[in-house]
Amino acid sequence: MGRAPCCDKSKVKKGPWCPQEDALLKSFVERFGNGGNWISLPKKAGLNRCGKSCRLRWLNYLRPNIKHGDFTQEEDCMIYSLYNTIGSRWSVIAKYLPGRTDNDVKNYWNTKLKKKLLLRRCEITNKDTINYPNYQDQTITTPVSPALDVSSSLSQQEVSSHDSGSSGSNSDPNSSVSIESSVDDHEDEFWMNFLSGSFDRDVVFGSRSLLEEKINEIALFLDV
DNA sequence: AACGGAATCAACCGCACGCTT
DNA sequence: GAAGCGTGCGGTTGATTCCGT
Repeated sequence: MGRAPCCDKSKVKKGPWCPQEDALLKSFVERFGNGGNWISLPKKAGLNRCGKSCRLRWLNYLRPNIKHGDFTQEEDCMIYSLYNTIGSRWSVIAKYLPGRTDNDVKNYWNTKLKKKLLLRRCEITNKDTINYPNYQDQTITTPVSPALDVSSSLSQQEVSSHDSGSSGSNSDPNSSVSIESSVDDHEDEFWMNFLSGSFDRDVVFGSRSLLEEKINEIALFLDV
């Protein structure tokens, strides 16, 4: 026997929230909080929604100080580093990104960051040497730090699809290619350094080496 | 302009955990 | 200690938007 559902799914509304529902939920939670009980909140607030749905809507969208839109490079770096340290514990990762929700971070990782990183990594690992136009025509050899390796968690399909996307018609993984720069010089330099494990953390995160500090805090917290 | 595939993201689902009784 | 319940979380889905042909 499974546990009883939290509400009668056939009687509550599902799908996207309308502005009226948002307003109802927002004003209720701002006035009374959730009363320590999300399950009973919809009834009290006059909403025909599941309590879990209300909670999610509040946390991910209506809560004050929620940040929407593009992630910064520092946030990218933080997510990636934390993911390497603690894995897909999105709620923990989100705690270190003010204004971001676990859902946001998870979506961002799954849809953009994972691909972005994989693309970069494929560009580097599939070639022994790379000619980067943005590096004054220097030929750069880039070892990839095992600690920063996330490719093992990705499917072969993802690897191959992104590889073909990044390399265009080039089918020889050992060939040396010149990668066309689709990003600005700073970002290119950042990712090169980051993926090679040789980025200057003080430069990226500030003089207090914020990344190290945060990872240590998390490690202590999780007792690893 | 129309279509189809890809990308995005809000929302749902089910499970695990912790608290209360 | 067991059962019931609410909450929090990560994985997944599906509607919508974007973009290339």
